[in-house]
Amino acid sequence: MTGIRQLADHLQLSIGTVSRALNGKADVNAQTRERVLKAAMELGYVPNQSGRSLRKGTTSTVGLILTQGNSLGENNDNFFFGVIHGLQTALKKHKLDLVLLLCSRDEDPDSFLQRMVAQRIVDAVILTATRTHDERFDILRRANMPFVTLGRSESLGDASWIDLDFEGIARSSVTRLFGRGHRRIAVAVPNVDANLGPLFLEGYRQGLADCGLPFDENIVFHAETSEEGGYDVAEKVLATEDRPTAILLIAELMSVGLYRRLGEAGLTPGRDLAVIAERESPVGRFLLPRLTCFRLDLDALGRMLGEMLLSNLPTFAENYKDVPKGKIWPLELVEGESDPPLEMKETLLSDG
Amino acid sequence: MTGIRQLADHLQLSIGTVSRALNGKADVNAQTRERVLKAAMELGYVPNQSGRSLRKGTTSTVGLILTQGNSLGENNDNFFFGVIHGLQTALKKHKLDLVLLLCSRDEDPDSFLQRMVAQRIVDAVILTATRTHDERFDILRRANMPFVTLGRSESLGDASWIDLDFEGIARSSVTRLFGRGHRRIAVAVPNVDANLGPLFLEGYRQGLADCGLPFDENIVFHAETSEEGGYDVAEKVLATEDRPTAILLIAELMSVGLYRRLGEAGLTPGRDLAVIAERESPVGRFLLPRLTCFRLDLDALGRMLGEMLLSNLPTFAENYKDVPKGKIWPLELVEGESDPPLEMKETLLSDG
DNA sequence: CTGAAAGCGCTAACAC
DNA sequence: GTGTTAGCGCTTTCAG
Repeated sequence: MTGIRQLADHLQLSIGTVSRALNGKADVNAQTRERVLKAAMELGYVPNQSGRSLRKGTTSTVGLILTQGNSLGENNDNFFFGVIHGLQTALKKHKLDLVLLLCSRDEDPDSFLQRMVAQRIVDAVILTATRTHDERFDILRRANMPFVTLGRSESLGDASWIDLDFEGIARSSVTRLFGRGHRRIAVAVPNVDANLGPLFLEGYRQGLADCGLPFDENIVFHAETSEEGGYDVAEKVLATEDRPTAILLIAELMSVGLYRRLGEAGLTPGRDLAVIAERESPVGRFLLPRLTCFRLDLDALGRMLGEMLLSNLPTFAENYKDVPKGKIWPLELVEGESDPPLEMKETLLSDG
Repeated sequence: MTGIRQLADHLQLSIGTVSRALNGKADVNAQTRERVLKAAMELGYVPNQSGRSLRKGTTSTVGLILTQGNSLGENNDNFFFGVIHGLQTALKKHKLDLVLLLCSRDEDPDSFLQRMVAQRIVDAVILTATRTHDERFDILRRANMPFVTLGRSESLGDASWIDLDFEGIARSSVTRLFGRGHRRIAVAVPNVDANLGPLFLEGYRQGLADCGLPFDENIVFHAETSEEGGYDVAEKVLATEDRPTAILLIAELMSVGLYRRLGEAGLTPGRDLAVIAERESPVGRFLLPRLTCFRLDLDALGRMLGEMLLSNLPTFAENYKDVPKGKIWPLELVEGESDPPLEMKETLLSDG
């Protein structure tokens, strides 16, 4: 356990000088600094984080709050791994570390957050899985803890946020499907209070309006955003009186279950039911037919999220003046094989 | 910022008494304790972690080291989310917190770990994605940091570990497929230095030996443990001279790509190529045909991992004397639809 | 440019 | 049963 004391003794210097040398203060002899740095390296000295935090009043770590079993489904965690990389890139510039704080299923997200911020184990946090009404914003404000969120919420206040363009993709998906001949387009949204549900639905309605199509509650399906949820949705689609010819899925994982259920019914995804899903993922890319979906640059998103956070930290705000307060993150359509034009079908219909 | 000082002032008590009350020490008046606890609750007091750590020399947090882009593939992170829940259950009993430390792609895992342990931000760590030869064990031993690993390694020494029974599942899979009429069984293993590769292969060889089947290097495929890797494997299978009738996959994600490639070739997974994959997952459950795979209790595994760690911490070792030093975690076959008996095929062949 | 000393918030040893 | 005090490792005044 090499502490600064041992290092100082070994160098025959005072701990003050050693500390200043290590922290790159100007008022230290260049030669002395060199000696200190060399010895620190050799002895493998790294400052004790507790001592440092206590003295400085900051921990130099940022917490990403992940909520297990959240509205986004259990499995698309890999979404975060992309974002995290960008986050770390942004934070690294200021030697800030990132830790993930995982709120387990059987713990209340609000009290979990309360505990984490009270402990002052991090200087700032990034919130995910925002609910439409979310108490956590107040908790953080009360604790005076800087934060940004991935996801909008009605409780946002003046907090910084990034969110995917759920309205945009829903709206443009409807238009695209309309252009491909579809007149009856269903949608699948989460069955829980996640803020993205209403947004997606809103875009869907706008898309319908754009195309002069009627809104029909009977083809708005609420389900889990998982494979199983997709299976359930397909089940409902099959049972629908005037069966839709296309469907928008809020999560790509749903397509797996949907494909299976269609297959069980002897139907072919794409041909018998066109599918567009929210996010590009390896699974979607290797489904047959390949999923038409939306791509986004997770790394860039993470970087911007990091920069937003930095712009909220007094120490760094100066360098991040031009970072926006909120951002709707764009997604780009990736053409797959799951939403071919309806032409053939129409021909068949007009024949009958 | 309510500190113990403010709390003490507010209560007209010394900080010593307040501290003892809060920490459940015996020598404090029951009535006083009640007052303290009540006031702490009201003022939302939570001890500052830095102050506490500095004084006690321990942080009461455990770090789970996750390596991004590791040998397990990018996407099956949800594996960890199951394990983490169990881990937290075990650690919670002793009020230990868990933080996830994510080593990003562009950072060296060894130096990342070095930094994390030197900072003393955690009291102990859990290592994952163990390599066959892994420097990190020595780093931890040098730093005198207790640890357990999820995954075996040649560098283990006397460290505690849990690992899935890769030999076992490979071996029994071969036997099962043999029983179902298969005589030419391929295997797909990782193309990187992950310790599970050789283990899986070893079980595969044992299984072949059990059945009196020859080992043929031409049907041992090395690939990424991802959807894409599965696609590549299928490609190679199709190009194989004496085409295998069955295949073992080290990761269930591979099946997605494999299914697709077979589909592209007009072949049906299961019927034209039987598939058994390592781990049960939602994706596999909703593939068509449903994947035959192996199930394990992630939560229980996490709990045991936590208990193993506790048995390595001086403070808690006493309570965990009967926890084993190492454990090969059993998996249970989950019958799917992807490895039906070969009978029909055989009939067809004998007809031709 | 360097050393001495204060003090961040907390717990534990000791005194009463 | 409670108050007082030392000190965990570190950074940052303040002298010199």
